[in-house]
Amino acid sequence: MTKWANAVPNRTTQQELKRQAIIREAARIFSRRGCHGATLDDVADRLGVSKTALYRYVRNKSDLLYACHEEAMDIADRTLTQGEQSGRTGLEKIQHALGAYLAEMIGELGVPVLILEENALQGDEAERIYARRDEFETRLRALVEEGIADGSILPVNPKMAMFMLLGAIHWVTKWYRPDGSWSAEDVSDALIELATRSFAAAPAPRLNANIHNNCGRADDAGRPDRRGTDELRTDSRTKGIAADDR
Amino acid sequence: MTKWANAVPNRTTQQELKRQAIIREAARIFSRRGCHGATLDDVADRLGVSKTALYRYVRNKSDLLYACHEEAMDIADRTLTQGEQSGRTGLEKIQHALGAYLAEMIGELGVPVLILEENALQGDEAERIYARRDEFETRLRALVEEGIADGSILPVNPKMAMFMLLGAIHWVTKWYRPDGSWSAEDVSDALIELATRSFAAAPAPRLNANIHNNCGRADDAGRPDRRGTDELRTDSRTKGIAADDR
DNA sequence: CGGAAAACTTACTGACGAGTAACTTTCATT
DNA sequence: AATGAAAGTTACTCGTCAGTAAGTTTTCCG
Repeated sequence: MTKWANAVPNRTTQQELKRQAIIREAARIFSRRGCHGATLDDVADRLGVSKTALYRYVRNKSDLLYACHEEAMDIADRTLTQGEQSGRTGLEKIQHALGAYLAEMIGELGVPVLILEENALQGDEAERIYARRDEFETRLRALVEEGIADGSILPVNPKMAMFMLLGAIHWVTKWYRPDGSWSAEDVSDALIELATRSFAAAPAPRLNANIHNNCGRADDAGRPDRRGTDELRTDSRTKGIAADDR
Repeated sequence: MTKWANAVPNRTTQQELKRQAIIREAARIFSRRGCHGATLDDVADRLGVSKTALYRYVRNKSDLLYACHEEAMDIADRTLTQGEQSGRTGLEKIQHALGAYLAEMIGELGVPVLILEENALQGDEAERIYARRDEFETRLRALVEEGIADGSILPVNPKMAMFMLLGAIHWVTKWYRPDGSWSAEDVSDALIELATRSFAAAPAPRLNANIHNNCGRADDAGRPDRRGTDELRTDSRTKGIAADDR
């Protein structure tokens, strides 16, 4: 029965893989061009198929958008749980959770989330996503409060602190490009260390992440070319490392 | 000649006022719904006129989008210059500049900027805006470097620090609503104090902004209603103060 | 093989929204 | 009051893109 020693996935897993690929690609495009600015033809082109092919894996555009959000929330919930369990203080838990969240979001297989355009999701789907997001934010705020209680975090307005962190993190999708010289982990480490220092009760006297140290600060003035159809801001031009081919 | 003792503005200034109103309203809607998700009918409705009326003041939709960006960059440049002149250390300059920028952006007459959807602007207009933004970011990075040099800011990757700040700031337009219990200045002060503490060489042992202190932390769990057509996340429901009427 | 389901394609339709044409109302000035 | 420009309206056109219909190729399995 099992041909090729199961090296080739069977049909149903292939279907699932294809659906995943659609979701990832769609998430990227939605988040760059905006949900309304992105067409299903764009997504299909990137995947090398025709638009109608997508409809075998996805009911319609809003179903796809919803799937992107669900996927992103899955990542958010999972990494948050990891953080809650691995850290010891509230501060550490936040750092672990959001570090993993960011790294995964911008990493190879991530679902670079979804700038929330109002009214892009509608009806029940919107309700479900908003409910999940609210729960996520509540848990995150609880970690801030835990940190304040255990003394690792300064007395701070938890909502404000949370919004600051989420802003800093989600903004990354606006400027980060994976083919730059910074890896997803580099960026994640540096950004989380920096952002959480803002409310650390005992802020470290120096920053340890690679990006804050071993990167020259001299030639940071260069700016990437934005003319390409899919260019997004990155350090590629500045560092002269990344290929300019996509 | 001058009737009504110039209490009523003449025609050309009225034109200019109307154009400004269009730009402000459009910026708000663009930034909420996304440029492609917003229709000119939406903008016109909010202003109580028909879509075609807008065309007397604006060449077309991309012209309007461009005007929004120019307006926002005007604010950014102006507040940055103020900051450069008023602060003493690099850190202070950044705090003054970005504090004023944020307060003005989300304040009554602000142009709540413009989530950059890729390819929303095109051609020369895109080039001009990108050039201005690049220059702004370069100046901001220079302030970070100045702060490192004068000892007010920790050695940090300036680009990373800048992106973190801009993310935290621009994200505000995603959750802030002016009719909540937090004023634009409250939010601005609290967020800037918090965010810049992340790289302060001598971070304060406590946060002084109102929001971090006099706001109870007990009932922060409530979430606003998102069903209304124009609802955006805010603390209105949580604090039970703001009107829910728009 | 053969045949049937799965996977995709090309060619369409229908809605929505930007922009225009042509007409009406408002208002300042003689 | 008369008139002409400014300000706005209603009713349209036309392109783009989501979604569908119908047909073609690929793949699995007896």
